[in-house]
Amino acid sequence: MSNDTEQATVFVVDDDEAMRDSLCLLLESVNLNARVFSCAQSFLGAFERHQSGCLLLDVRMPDMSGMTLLDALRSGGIVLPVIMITGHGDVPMAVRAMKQGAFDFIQKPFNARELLDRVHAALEQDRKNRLQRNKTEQCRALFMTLTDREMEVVDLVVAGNPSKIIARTLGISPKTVDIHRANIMRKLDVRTVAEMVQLRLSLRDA
Amino acid sequence: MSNDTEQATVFVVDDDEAMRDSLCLLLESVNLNARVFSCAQSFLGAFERHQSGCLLLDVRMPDMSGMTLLDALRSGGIVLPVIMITGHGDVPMAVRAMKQGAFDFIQKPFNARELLDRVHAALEQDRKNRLQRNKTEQCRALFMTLTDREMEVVDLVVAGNPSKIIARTLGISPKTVDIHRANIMRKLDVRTVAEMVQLRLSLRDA
DNA sequence: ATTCCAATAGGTAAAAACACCTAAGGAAGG
DNA sequence: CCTTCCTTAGGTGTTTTTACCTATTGGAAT
Repeated sequence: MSNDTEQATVFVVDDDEAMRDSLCLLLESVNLNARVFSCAQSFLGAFERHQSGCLLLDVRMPDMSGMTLLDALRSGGIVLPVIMITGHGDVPMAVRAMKQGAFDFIQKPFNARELLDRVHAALEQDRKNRLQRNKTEQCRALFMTLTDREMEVVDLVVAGNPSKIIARTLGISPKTVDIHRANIMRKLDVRTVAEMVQLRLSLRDA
Repeated sequence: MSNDTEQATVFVVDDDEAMRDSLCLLLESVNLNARVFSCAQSFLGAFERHQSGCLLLDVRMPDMSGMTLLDALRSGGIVLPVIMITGHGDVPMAVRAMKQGAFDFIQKPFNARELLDRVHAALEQDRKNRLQRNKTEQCRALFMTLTDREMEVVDLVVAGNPSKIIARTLGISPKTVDIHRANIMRKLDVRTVAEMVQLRLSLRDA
């Protein structure tokens, strides 16, 4: 369960110690909570998916590059906003990063104020993402309490079938369908079909 | 009303005549329908929002740049996939274009096969967008047939209110609410509340 | 002025959904 | 073996929705 009160963290992954230190100082100068890593692997080892914040990621690093780490995060379903930082302007790399869902792609040397602007924007994006995902998770938890049969009935109800048709479809008595429906309404804590449909649809495209 | 059977068009906007001709030949060599423009203004004057296809857009042009045209298209709610083409690698420009929703950002000189790959991908994206928007438009047309009062009732039903509560909310008789509901069901061509909710929600986030 | 339609409302009746009750068969686990 | 849970099903009754019918008011268009 993620915690909204915990402080957001700006993760910094860069193999250059001087850059790490300077970024850390810059971030802490505006009271941002920063954690630095010297390589992609150590970040992957320390980061847990529920942690809120954003990531400042150097593109060019030995062993695992920033692009590879970005790919790894997205493959792992981690949607943390990532600001890529690079010293060597490379358009294809920037385009690839943006297509992979990077929040921004910034060249060194960068303006401190502009970087902080982007960091704040990324943190705000993360906050919004997190709110949405919390709602989705609570919703998913509700549906987890349903049995397989009840899920079948939910989907048939949401599709707009009356109980009589649902009974025929499942080969059971209309009475039993009503029992299932009552149990579903209680478990999902809804009082009308309209609410049930909304709850189900909020999960479909999430 | 957009027409799915009409041929998709690859629009080319570039101030360099040699580039226009070469792109046009390349596109027509794979049986793509191409239309070329020498500046952003002439494209804007000729393009109509229902036309399907994609846009190959040169970044650097006199008067109105490709970036400005991209901004103008997005401001106008035109979601045609745009492939930006530039001769001078510029990371901030690429990032800005991608943030503005460009489909891709390609540097000259480009590989002909790769460009065609991207064009085909853009056309496929446009086809998907268009299918989705057609559905949305049909849906919107249905709701346009509803009166203001009926829209109020729809939203209260979708929110999960029973007729009795809706009547109290609107200060009218439960009987009248039922009349409205019946008219709504007929106009929207749905037979259950679940279908009404789905139809309404498909418009909410579109 | 007349016509058309939206909004209002009542009557009647059938269908559907929802709320309670009981209860049996089967599978899983302690 | 016993308990627990899922699934099944019937009974009874209330509430809600839906489908027909008629009918008045008021505004907008012709």
